[in-house]
Amino acid sequence: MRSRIEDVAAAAGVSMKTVSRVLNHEPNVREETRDRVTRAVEQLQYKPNLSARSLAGQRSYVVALVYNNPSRNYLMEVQSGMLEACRANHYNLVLAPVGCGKQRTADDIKGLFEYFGPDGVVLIPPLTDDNVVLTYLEEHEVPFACIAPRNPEKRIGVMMEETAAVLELMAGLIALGHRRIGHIKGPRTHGACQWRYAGYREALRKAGIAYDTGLVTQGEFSFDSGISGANRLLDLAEPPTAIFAANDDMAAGVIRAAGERGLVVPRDLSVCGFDDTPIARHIYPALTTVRQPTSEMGRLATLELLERIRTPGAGRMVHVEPTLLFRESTRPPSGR
Amino acid sequence: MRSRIEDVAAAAGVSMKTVSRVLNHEPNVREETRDRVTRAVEQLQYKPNLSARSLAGQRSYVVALVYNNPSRNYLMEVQSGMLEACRANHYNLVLAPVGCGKQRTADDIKGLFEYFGPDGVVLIPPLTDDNVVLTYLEEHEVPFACIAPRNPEKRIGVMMEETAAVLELMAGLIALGHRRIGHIKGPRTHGACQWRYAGYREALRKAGIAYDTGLVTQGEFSFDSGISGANRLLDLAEPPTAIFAANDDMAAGVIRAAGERGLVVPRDLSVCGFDDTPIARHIYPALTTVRQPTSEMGRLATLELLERIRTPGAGRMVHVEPTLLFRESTRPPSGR
DNA sequence: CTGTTAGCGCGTTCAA
DNA sequence: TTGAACGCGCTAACAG
Repeated sequence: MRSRIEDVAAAAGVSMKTVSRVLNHEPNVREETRDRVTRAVEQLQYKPNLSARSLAGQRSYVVALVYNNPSRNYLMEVQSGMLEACRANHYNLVLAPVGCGKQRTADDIKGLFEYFGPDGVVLIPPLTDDNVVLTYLEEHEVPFACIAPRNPEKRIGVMMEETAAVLELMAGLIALGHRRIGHIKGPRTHGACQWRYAGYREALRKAGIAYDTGLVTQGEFSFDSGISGANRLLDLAEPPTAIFAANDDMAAGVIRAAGERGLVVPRDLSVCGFDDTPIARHIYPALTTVRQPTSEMGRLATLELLERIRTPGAGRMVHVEPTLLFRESTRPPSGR
Repeated sequence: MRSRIEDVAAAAGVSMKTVSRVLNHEPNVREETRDRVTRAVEQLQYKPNLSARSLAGQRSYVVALVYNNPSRNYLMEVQSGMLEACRANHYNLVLAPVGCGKQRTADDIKGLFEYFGPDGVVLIPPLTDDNVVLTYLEEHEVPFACIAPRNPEKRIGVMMEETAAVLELMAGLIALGHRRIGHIKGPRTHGACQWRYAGYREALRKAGIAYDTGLVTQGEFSFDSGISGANRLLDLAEPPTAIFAANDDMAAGVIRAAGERGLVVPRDLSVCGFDDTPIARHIYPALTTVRQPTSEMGRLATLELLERIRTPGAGRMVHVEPTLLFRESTRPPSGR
């Protein structure tokens, strides 16, 4: 039979409450008493019962990862980072996919709280900027942390300087001699894409290259939208010599589209992506891209969330660094 | 404030116990009483408290997905299927990564039960065939379901006729005219790879092609191991005209290795993979491969597990169908 | 600094 | 077919 807190109390010669205090790192316990309890806990291999703890303590010890429709890779990475942080803090992770559309979103988020009653949630793009979700959380005063939100100054969580990263990426392209650089944007609902687009424009401005609306087209993060975006750009009278896609999947689509037109990357066209997902390395030519420490971001966001859960108002927006990876898909323009 | 079972009882004019019976679909409740309770539940928007329920009922309403080191894609798919089944049955899903090595595995699995006390677990390859885990589960009489185990007849869960699928895939290759077909095996610990290898050999036998040990090499499911495996095969005095890799990542590696040697796929070399992960479609040329309904397999395995949790001895091994996808990476041999 | 008492919300036993 | 009383294992409020 499993040992209970009562057994530990008996073994240590103290009351249940004192054991509870030690386990929860509460103050007001003499050092020596604390030691005695700790030893008893180890001797009896005592593990607290989660359900009893939640029931009595009015907390679930659950944090939820709320998501909508991110790339599976991104989700997996964030999740594994969160899992790490949760385990380290004796929290449980619940996955909370929410449906699309305002009503479905509202229903699902409501269901999440009715059923699991998480102590807090982590939001990832594109849901980080979803008003239905944000409103619910704020009204119900639920602690939450965001990854890559559109308005970082109002939130806690994690962000990366995406604009700066793109600026550097674009500077690399420009240094290679490219002046007609196309851009395939990510979904409009995805806050971070604004930062990537901003970096694109800013880089052109800095280099004194005029912004050409025709060189920018809307994508939706999928491989197929990369193909169609590339086709639109390459159909131009004066096509770009380089294309920066807002994520790797679309960049892979660009490479495919180029190939189907008989263009060889990078000889005839340079291509950049964003995220450094596995495909970036597996595709030929390997993609020049920007690595986000996605898993680490999940971990850090969770840590900030737990801070806020423990003490209201605590927690902040932490920053992580991008890594630029110049690989095979970029080269000076051929000057065809 | 949230309504409790007591409120529902009052509203319906019955005792708590009767409400409990209705909620848990227990027998011995008059139809009319049941209706009254159901209506009260809806009116009060009553949701049972998970912690209280677990505490009193001595069950966690948790199933764990126990895994070791599968490809992230595979894991994600299984997970999403399991999540679906869990939600539909008011169960909670806990992710339980376990470390490598006998000791770590044992510790982690022990920790999982001490902490979460799941009512059952689902095992995925390569952990489905891990003796440390299996022994623990059997000794502690924990219900578990397996995905693609080596000994399906002894387990409940889900499997696919992998051998048959490979047989068909190979038959396709042979029909194209290939007679020297290489194979890059998956990790030895991965039970399913035995089935794939068996299919490879059986197909050759059926076609009257002599088995050549030199044409089979060991891989480990990674892109890089696909590259090195391909290099070993292509270095042969009489290299293969087609290579069947035991998964898509390795097949992608084969395409890369071929490219680096100046071979064009499929003109100079045909390539097949297994799994139909996203890369199969995104790579050029698109991979001929076998699709596993991975997410569905996760869902079905969970359903069987829940059966067994409810009634000991229940649950069975269900079968799902593979889908063959002949795409761009296969073609008749050129006869260089 | 420590202990006592009273629930948290539900399932279960046993009697009616 | 139904209900009353007890207890799951823990934390919170208060008393010492």
